[in-house]
Amino acid sequence: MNRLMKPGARERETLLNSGLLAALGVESVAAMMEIAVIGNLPARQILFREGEPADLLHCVLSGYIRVYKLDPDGREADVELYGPGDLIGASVVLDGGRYTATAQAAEPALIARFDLKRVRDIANRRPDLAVALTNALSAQLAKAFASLSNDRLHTAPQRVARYLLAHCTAEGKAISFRLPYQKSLLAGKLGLAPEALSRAFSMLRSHGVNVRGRLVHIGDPEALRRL
Amino acid sequence: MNRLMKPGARERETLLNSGLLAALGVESVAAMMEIAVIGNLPARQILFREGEPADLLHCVLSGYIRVYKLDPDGREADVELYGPGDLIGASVVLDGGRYTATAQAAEPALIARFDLKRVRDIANRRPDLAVALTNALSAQLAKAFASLSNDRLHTAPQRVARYLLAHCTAEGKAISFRLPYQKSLLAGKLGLAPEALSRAFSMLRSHGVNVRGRLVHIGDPEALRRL
DNA sequence: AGCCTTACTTGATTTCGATCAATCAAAGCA
DNA sequence: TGCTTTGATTGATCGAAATCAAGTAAGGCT
Repeated sequence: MNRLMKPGARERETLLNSGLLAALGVESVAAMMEIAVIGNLPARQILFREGEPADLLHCVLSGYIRVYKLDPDGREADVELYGPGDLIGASVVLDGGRYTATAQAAEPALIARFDLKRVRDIANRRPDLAVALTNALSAQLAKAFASLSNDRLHTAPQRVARYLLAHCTAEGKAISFRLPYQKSLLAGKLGLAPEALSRAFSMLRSHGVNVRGRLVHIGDPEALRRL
Repeated sequence: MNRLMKPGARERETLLNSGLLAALGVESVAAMMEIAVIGNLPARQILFREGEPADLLHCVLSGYIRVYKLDPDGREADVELYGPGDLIGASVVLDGGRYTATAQAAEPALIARFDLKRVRDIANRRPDLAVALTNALSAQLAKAFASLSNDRLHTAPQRVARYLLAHCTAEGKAISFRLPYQKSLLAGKLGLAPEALSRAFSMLRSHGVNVRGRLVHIGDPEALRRL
């Protein structure tokens, strides 16, 4: 449906805790709240496309947003996956340029949008916003570097193991947890075909990992850490 | 030898044209020049290591700096390669955290270093610096996304072809140009083993590409564009 | 509940690129 | 200049994952 609206109490709350706004002073928060527009997106809705002039900055309030690039013959490569509280780094274009990737709601999602020209005006007056953007982007650059090196250095089961270890409170004990999104999304995030993820999970069974649906049980985290 | 010094006339000139300082107002430029320290690095010198507390921001004045990540058993994966005028995005850590990758001079290089705490202080007072950092990082994030999708969607010869096309003024005519660094570096940048790069070049011979040393001749750019 | 769509798994095949090994070329250096 | 070191090529083998092709499970909807 994608209706547009001013942020209500619930959305303001989520935004305040988001990576971007959490570190801002009250006045900058107010300025950003002023220009925020909330959008309710159905699954598969496109937020912006690679090559379009960039006009809006986006933050995720709920759901997951997939960012990908296309090749000439239409194949897609996921480059980042954003969840609740995340600033969509690919939408930070303050210099009047274009989006360099496409963003799509991977499931029904709530997002906040900010007019980029106005964001730039605020950033030019209020350094705390510009610094917050810098910090968010430098963290995302680090994540992108980690993905790149992960792809190049590790096999599919190793990448899956690392993902599982990173997404459960790293204790020495056995633990269960729930995947936050469907496996095909996870596969894309890890740079794998869904089949490869499936095979990685079944290979990890012999290392104490059991999966049923989105539920994952890790019998021996240490075993995973050793590969 | 790595001697430290204040920037002289030549270094100031290069810095002024660098991506980071070019867009700043005169006062911010002055503030940054004030804290700049020039370093002359021999090949293979490490600028900073993954995991160390981040204390300095780096810009390249001449030469190339390779940024990579290590895996447990010491294998390296290049995640970015910076040349003259580039801000080393991996060194932008304003929040007091640690470096997330290692930077090494790929050849003798001249760099400018800036104390990160002071950079943060300046950025907190002068929005133009913070915005310039944001712009630099968002461009680098776009590059990282491009590398990721390139790795995932294209074969070695395709990646090499795209590199060649991007690094020569995209005309329809035949053209010659010189690789800016050695092939093993290019291989790393493209996520390839040196052998794979070599094989890609010899495969591209049948598509009008001739290589001798660092000299590359492209007979038919259109043929490359078609894969 | 049942149906229908979408997600996931499993198997067989093939392709790509890493790796190992051996030359070959080139570039500093005495 | 020749010598030594480093970088580049070529060949042969191997392994990992993409792709193609069924088939199975799960989830949404009326």
